[in-house]
Amino acid sequence: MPLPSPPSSPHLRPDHLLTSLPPPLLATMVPQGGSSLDLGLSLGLTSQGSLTSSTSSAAALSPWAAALSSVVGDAMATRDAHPHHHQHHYASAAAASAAALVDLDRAAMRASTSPDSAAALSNGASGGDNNNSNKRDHRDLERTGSGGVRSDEEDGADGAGGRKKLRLSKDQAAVLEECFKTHSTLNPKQKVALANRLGLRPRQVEVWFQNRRARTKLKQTEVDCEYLKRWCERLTDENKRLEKELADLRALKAAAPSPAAQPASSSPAATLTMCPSCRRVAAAAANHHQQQQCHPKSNAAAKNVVPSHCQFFPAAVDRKGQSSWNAAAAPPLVTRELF
DNA sequence: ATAGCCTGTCACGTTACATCA
DNA sequence: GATGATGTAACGTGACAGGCT
Repeated sequence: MPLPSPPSSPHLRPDHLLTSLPPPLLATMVPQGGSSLDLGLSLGLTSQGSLTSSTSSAAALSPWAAALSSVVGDAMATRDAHPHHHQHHYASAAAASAAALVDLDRAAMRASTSPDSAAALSNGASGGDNNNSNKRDHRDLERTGSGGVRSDEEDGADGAGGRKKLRLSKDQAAVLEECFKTHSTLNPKQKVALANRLGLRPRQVEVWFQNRRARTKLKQTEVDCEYLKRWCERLTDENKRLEKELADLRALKAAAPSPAAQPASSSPAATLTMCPSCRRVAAAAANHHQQQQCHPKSNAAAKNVVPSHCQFFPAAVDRKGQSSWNAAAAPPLVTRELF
């Protein structure tokens, strides 16, 4: 029996790990109705791609909209259903609601106090008539943090040397978390609006989301590795059991007289039966009884119980539409809903 | 139509700082 | 108070996609 290859390295990239999983296992690891992040991770798709957009429902949108409504209003929320990678489409898509867009930009600009914010705003929302060198300058400014980390520090940190580390307040972290639950990525407008609401620079919000995604991915990798580890252990145990079963059968066959000496019907080998669904071989004279032992039917209580030896083949179980691997025989070893 | 450049954003790895035991 | 572990904000880098010329 081939065993699944465990992760070869603790640094295995999660997307590789997940895409290498058997689909049934993958399915069990992805909670129904999971967040867009979960989908993005488990399907090996980029979390900022169209998937997120396509899976964004109005229900999923509302928390995000609520989180930002204090700054930008409802017009914002409508467009926030789309991830940032389609930011360039917003200008055209939102052309009809240009007034709302202007309102948003004005709102963001009003609250914007740092040059970075202004740069981000102009870069994100303007019609692209900016000077390229200016764009680059703003980008460099934001990247290097020369106008950033220390620019908004009022604690008297000197400008030379080490970076001053900001500690987000609980409220700030809570809002960021709330937004992250809805969308793990931000488009420029969302970023600016959120930054304004929290009194942070857009770059800080951007960094927070990047780090948050990284933490999520790391955590998920740990969960996945643990899951696979236990799965592998189970398969190893099952393999041992099957090997023992095979040895028993061989011993049984060796102990039997030659077929020429006895009729085939009375040969011990002829009494061997195989469970049709799980293909488990059993030396039993009454195969009906054996089969019922394997898969008790007409037992309402046990209708959804998966035989223990079938736990490792969730695909076969799922196809029957009866019991899921998660729900019945093998509850999730490690939940993916850690946060 | 196509190539090259620019820009924005991402993931990933790393660093530096704050906090805590 | 010093110290190591841990968490995380911030940074550097390369890759990618989309727009523009």
